[in-house]
Amino acid sequence: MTKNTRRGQGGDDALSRERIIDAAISLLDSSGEGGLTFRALSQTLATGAGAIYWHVASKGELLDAACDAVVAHTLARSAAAAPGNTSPQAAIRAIGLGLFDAIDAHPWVGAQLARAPSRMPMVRILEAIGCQVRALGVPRALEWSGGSALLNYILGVAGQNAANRQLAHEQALVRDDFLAAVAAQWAALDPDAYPFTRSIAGQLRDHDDRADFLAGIDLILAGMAASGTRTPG
Amino acid sequence: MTKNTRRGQGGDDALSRERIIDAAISLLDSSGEGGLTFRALSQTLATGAGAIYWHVASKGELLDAACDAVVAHTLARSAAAAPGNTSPQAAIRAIGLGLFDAIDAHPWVGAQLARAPSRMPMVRILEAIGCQVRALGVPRALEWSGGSALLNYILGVAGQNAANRQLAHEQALVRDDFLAAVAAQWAALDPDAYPFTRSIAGQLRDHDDRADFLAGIDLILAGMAASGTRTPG
DNA sequence: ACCTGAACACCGTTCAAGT
DNA sequence: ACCTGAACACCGTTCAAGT
Repeated sequence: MTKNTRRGQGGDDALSRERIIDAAISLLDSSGEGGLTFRALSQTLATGAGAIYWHVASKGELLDAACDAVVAHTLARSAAAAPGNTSPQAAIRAIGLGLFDAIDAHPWVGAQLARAPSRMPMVRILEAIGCQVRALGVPRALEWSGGSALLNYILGVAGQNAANRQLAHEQALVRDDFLAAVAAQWAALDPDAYPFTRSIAGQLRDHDDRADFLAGIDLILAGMAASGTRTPG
Repeated sequence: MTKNTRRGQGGDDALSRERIIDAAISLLDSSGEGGLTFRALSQTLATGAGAIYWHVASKGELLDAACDAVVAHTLARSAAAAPGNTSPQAAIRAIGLGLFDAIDAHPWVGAQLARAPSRMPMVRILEAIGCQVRALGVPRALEWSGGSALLNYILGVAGQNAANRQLAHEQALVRDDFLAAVAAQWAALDPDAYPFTRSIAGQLRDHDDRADFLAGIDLILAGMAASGTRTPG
């Protein structure tokens, strides 16, 4: 720990991988995905671009590390909040909801998860969900397909939510106004070509994102329960 | 139709929105997302960058249009292939599988769908699935949550599949070698922290993407059937 | 070992100028 | 109306040079 070289007058403001990741997260939260730039990062950290490359291999690695920090923290909170007697189903809901809220707060995490399969953040999520699916005690085949279904569903919602946030942000609209605008677009579609979409345009306004998200998880869990107990031909 | 000004010697090689979109699709298919560049596009079309902007507002719009062309074509094929007596469940499977295969062939479509909620390509998918869900005759609330779940699940798989293709392509690996590399990574994880992921690393190699995808859809459909017939407290 | 900052090879987009 | 292509304002990344 001889790192603290005390540049400047403030104390330990030496550059480190951790400080860079923290600054990246702040930048991403405040300015969106387009806001993360080595130039902006250099300015925030009062250093040169090359200094950042000493600690971090590329922008992709930095994004991945920032995403992983948020995901790890989120999953740790979900795990810590669960009492010992929590059912696997409830634990799965809690994991999903934790990720949902985290992505709501950091939309860029949703986008990044869609880009980084098989990398650390995804492995953490797979592990958290997989353990609970295993605790359900379903057959092996169902363990795999059920776990995959839950994971892909969560990632799908995450991505869509993140993209919606991004779009709303770009158009400088709050959630309600954004949804109202989309609902208006849908309502104006050709009734012959888009009967379904037109008919549900109204429901878009008052729906509850979190409740719908949980409903989807419950559907998959219900499907697993039905498939696990009863084997169709 | 006085458009055919016959520049060059070949005939109707006049620039048009359609020709630009076709060229963009070719470029995306052959060189991935990074391959779509206004400079590359200009060269392919033997024109200047400014000429493209006359027909297309921005790169984002071009990507959206390219994605929409693929999605529209895919859904039309799924619809045309279904005989009149197809059950809604089978129709939903066919729609999903059609999209799955299309994204397998054009990975950038998966990535683009994750970015373009509420835009045309997504509306097409929503409509196709929604109509079939409605044909199932489930209660209104289930129609919404079931349709959303199916849509988000499909988009989640699409995104992950696209990202995996992209990663494999970047590392210049074929599918089997890529999966083997991931499996090896997973098998090397800390057994205490990642028991589940380690234990399923082996299954990664021989699993069938399409079959797993369908299994997930069937789980959601099974969940809908269970929730629709039987109302829990 | 760690940092600086100019330089390089790109981008998407614009726009005066042409036909 | 449609096209040209140089120019602008950016990027991520590298690297000789410093401490």
